[in-house]
Amino acid sequence: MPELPDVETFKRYFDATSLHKRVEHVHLHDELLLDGVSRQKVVGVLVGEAFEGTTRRGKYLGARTTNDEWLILHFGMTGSLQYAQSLGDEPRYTALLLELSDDSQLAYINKRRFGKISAASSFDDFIEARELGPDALDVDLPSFRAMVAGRRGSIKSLLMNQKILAGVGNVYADEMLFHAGVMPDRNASSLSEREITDVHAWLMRVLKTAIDRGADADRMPESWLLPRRAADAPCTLCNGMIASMKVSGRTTYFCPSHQG
DNA sequence: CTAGATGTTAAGGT
DNA sequence: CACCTTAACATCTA
Repeated sequence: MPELPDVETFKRYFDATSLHKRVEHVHLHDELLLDGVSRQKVVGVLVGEAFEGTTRRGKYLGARTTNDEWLILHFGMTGSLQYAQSLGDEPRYTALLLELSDDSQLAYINKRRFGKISAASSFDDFIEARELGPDALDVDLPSFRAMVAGRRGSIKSLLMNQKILAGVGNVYADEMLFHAGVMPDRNASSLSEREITDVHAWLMRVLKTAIDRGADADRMPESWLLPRRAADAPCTLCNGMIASMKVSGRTTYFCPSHQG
């Protein structure tokens, strides 16, 4: 479920485990995940170089090397990072394994193969080419108001549209609308000023709280929808029951009693 | 065994 | 033309 909070958590994990270490060997197991680059390019960018810093935009993570190139990862639906202090044991479903200079290793694993591995000399250009909107955490209320104005689709599909704002996916979109009390299938342009303000406030609050809790569903607040996304569960905010429906093709959980 | 799943995107529709 | 929605993608799990 890697959305913005998950990728931010991966970024911090990457920083804590792998920064300033040289890449000694690269094992690229799954070429299907390569996004517009050859195996040779990825290997060439990494081998012999160290990681100097990381950045993130929406669900994309970038790691800059000493030769000013970027390793760029997208986690799809099932990607993650797994670090080990010693070499040898490769996690199942490893698509990319980096052997680091202190004999540790970082694995990018992806069970369902929907992620992306890429390399580029500019992270911003790479993002630009994909027409991503601003990172969701950088969207202030006036810009959010402008995004909502004149949209024909649902508020949920707007929140999930990476070209409008980057980072929100199915699960967190539901969470924000659950707290803001707005039905996910409401037409974005039908929201009142008050509702726009509430959705924006919860956009920020949900993302920040999720990051604080390491994007771990089990550590989310009691009142959240996320740990118990299921139809017929009791609503934690009112005396209603959680229901589900499809909104822009995705399974959506909501409370018909307090989301209007 | 089949249906459905977190994400992205090409193709089709308004 | 701008914007939306749907279906397909590869694979695993309930």
